[in-house]
Amino acid sequence: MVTVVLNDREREILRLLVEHYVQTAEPVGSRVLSQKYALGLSPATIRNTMQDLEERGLVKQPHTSAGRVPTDMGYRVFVDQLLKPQPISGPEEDALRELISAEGSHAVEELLSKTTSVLATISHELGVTLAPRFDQGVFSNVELVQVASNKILLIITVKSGLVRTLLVEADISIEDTVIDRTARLLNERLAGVTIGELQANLGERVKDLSGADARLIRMFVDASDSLLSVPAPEALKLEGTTNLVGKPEFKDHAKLAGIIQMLEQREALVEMLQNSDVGEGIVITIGKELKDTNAEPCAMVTSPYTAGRVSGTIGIIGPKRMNYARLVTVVETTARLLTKQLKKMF
Amino acid sequence: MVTVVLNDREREILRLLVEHYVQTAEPVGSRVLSQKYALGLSPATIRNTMQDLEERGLVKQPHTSAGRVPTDMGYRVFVDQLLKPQPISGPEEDALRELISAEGSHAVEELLSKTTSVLATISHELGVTLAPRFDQGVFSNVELVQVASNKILLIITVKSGLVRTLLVEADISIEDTVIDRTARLLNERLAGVTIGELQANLGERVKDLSGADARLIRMFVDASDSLLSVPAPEALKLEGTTNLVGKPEFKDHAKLAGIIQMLEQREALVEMLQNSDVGEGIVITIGKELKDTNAEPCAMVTSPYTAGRVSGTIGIIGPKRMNYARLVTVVETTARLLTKQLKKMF
DNA sequence: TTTAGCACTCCATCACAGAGAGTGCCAAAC
DNA sequence: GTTTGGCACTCTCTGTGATGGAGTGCTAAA
Repeated sequence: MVTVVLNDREREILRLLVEHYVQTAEPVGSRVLSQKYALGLSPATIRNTMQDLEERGLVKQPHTSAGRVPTDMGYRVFVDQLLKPQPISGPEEDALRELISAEGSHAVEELLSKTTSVLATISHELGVTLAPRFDQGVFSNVELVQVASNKILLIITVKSGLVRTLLVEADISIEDTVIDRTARLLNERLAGVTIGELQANLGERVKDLSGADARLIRMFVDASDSLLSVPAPEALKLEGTTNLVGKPEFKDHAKLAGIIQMLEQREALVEMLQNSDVGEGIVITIGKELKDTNAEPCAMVTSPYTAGRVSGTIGIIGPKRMNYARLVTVVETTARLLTKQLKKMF
Repeated sequence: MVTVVLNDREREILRLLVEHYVQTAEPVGSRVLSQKYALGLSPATIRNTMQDLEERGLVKQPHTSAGRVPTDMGYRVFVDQLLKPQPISGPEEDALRELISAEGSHAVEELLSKTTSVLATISHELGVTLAPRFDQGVFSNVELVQVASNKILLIITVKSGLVRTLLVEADISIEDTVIDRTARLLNERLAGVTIGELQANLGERVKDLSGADARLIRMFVDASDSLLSVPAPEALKLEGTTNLVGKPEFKDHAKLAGIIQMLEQREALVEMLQNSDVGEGIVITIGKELKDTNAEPCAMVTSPYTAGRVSGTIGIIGPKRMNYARLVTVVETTARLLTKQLKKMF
């Protein structure tokens, strides 16, 4: 976090400038600020302050003789120091609650899908959700089900109730009783361990399980890699891309192409979301902070949510020029409602 | 299929015009055709023929005094009557085979993902695959596994080895023995039925199963809807969107935005792919034929592939101005190799 | 039936001018 | 010392011709 100290006037002007620019998408001149907002200051005075702000790198001119536009750092200071979260209206929150807690979401998966699209709809930005990170959870149990002569379905459950499955192929078929016994032995051995620990040294933990089928154990260990780590394509949900294409910042062909590329590289997006996770509370990440060239014209507002002991991330992505005051509340409220709903489900 | 009868000269000119336009993306004039390709005809003669072609609606001028560009119908006639599939080179086919049959694709899911990206890479267009249509398969068996006190995992397998799972929540917990008995009874009752038939009248078929748990049956019937119909988001894979953004036809902001919308509406895409399925062989669908405003500037080359008794669709989507001769072979070969690999896996 | 010739149309590019918006700075006012 | 009015300056944006070039359609001759 950058520490920029501003006097009252500078703060006020920066605040109004950002807010006005967010609305209009046009560089903001001294005249507008002086007239539209009753500052009691002449344009000339405002111009002086604007020069100061520019010297500190908080605003810039697209070209000489244009108004000012916030820089990344300007947005940063705005959200860190000047942002007044805009309370969500009562009816709006009710609608949100209703959508999220609506009947029919009988699976986490589905609830997340719904939440993503709700987020996109009310934010008018791109809604994103990342499924809970499995590795924070505590192992509950594993089931091995033979679904065909040479196919075994692995089912791993964690304490909070999350389930993950993987279909593996065996070269040979194995007797049911052997499968059952092996599963039982695995469950005994792994009880109470966190998934993160399992990822680290699963092979070590199960190598001397007497009475278990070695091939099955081997299979389980091999599969656990893809089963325990977060698999990007499924874990990440996106909704509302179309909300972005209309925004003036994406009139530019190259920027729009960048967005498309960004959306295609899902691993990078997952990483972006995970990077934003600092434990709790809303996080705003702006432009270059996203560490992705394609995402440079964007900003992201995220919040963690929890499902029992594990947690995931939801948020929105839009142009830097977004209504932070409103979106912070929207994302926060959504995360809160989602957590509540998940708690109810388990 | 439109029946357009052309004389030799008209065919030749249309063919060259399409081929040249596909390469250059610029309207084709009579001069170029006369000089570049040894037709032994003067530009004036070619102009006359071009006028004829225009009257028949096969080519058009973007504006007076520009060269000609194929119309949708022009492309249609080209692919129906004039297309000479370009054989894929030996090394290229080898590379393709190697990629598809490479070690590590131990699940259908994964193999399809890989195939999609391979298609995108070698075609330089958007690669798409649609998972096998579950409803053509024959029911093999169902397993009910209690993974937590109030959660039951449904596992349905079809004869060709495809597996689908769904987690459902029970309000109350049910005894293991009851679950096992119910599963056994369901399996007896449903043996040999196709999934399509199940979708139609599952409730009817299982309503009088004596000895089974009514709540479980109820749950099974409720879940089957989402379990048996093809769930769009998972069944459809897309890869290579970035291949499209560079193409000259998508320089236009509106067109590019249309593409993004098209990609977002996955159900529409699934439908487009399914519509193209006429049983067997390569299908080329052009522009308006895709029945989607956003997809209007595009064309699609698809082929079915089979996995045991069920079949799915793979293909590529790109601008209408694409190299059909090459892509037809690419898609066909890929489908063939994929089918072969799937056969090997079962 | 083919082709050469020619008038015509339309696009693309460029230069240029004028209006408008907004700045920076200076000197005067508070 | 701070604020403000005035003013010159800069840069963008828009519209207007002018020009060159590509390609056509048509006609008349080969």
